[in-house]
Amino acid sequence: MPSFKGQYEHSVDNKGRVAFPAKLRKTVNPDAQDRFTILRGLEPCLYLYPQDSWELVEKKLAKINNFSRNGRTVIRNFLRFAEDLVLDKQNRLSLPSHLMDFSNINTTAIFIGSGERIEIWSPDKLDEIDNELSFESYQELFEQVMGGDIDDED
Amino acid sequence: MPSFKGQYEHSVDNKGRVAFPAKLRKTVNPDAQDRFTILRGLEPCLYLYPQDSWELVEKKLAKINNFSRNGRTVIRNFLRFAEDLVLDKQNRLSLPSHLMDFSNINTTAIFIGSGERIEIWSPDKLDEIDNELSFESYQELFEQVMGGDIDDED
DNA sequence: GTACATTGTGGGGAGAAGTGGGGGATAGTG
DNA sequence: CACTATCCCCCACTTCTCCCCACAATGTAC
Repeated sequence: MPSFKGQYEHSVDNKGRVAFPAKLRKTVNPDAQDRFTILRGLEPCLYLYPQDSWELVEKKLAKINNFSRNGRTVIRNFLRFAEDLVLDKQNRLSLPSHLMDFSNINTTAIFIGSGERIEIWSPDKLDEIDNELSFESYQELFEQVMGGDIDDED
Repeated sequence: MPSFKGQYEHSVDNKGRVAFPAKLRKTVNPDAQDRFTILRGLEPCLYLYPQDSWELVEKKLAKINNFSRNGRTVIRNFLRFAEDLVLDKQNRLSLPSHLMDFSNINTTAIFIGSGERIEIWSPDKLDEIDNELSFESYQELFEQVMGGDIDDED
């Protein structure tokens, strides 16, 4: 399973195209090469999954009973704002306009490698959440999450 | 098994015809290509199944005990408003008028890929249920699906 | 420092997708 | 049998997506 890291800023042209960072491309599993699924994130950003990681998500979804009320709602709202993407011959993604609106991305997109997925942010939204988090509270958060015993669940 | 995703808005012409979204078409199993079953949904929307997915639904129905009163009621009301549809040569569906009435679809239809089936909504009904779902509960639903460890049970 | 390869950015154009209307065949009704 | 409504095919037009080409910027090797 690939693990993405690092932050890369790229410009978005007036057709909504943005270059996929070369360094991230090296991390993508060659099987899934240039096939991705993009969707709304929980913060005002986008989540980008290479095909192989996305398939794990779909496996989970497939287990949900889509005739139960809760199941229907989960599946509908999860998949609604998801789309498959393919890199063009110049290694670019073309971002669906509804996702650019959602994430407030106009001319610049920031890619953040985040483990099995990649987050894509607009510079201003990224600033916003950065400012909400002081260094002190980050330290606390970090200890909360990373502290404690190393357990072996996976 | 195909897994539909994404949301696509199309206009319905005065003959009740609506284009089947090209991106969804790519997900349809070629075996079932252009043969569908459409029926009333559990919310005020329509469910559209490509032929191969529909067969799975029928298998489920076949397991229902139709000598029990509840069983008969479910089967009767599930199937009575179902119809087979075929795409025309322009890749359009023509929606039965009784289903347009039921779902309140007039001039615009919104397709939502929802796993093994596709939901078709009128814009106003979709707004209604969107307003029922707060961002917080969406977040919960999201974590329900994405959170936790990716396990490999199947 | 210079040459070359890779990466990033922009635009023009062919083809696909979406939309609307006309008309012939078919079926249902009186 | 005639009339009407419906269905479905074909044609036409507009819009948009994506492929290709070109070039600028950056990085690397010698």
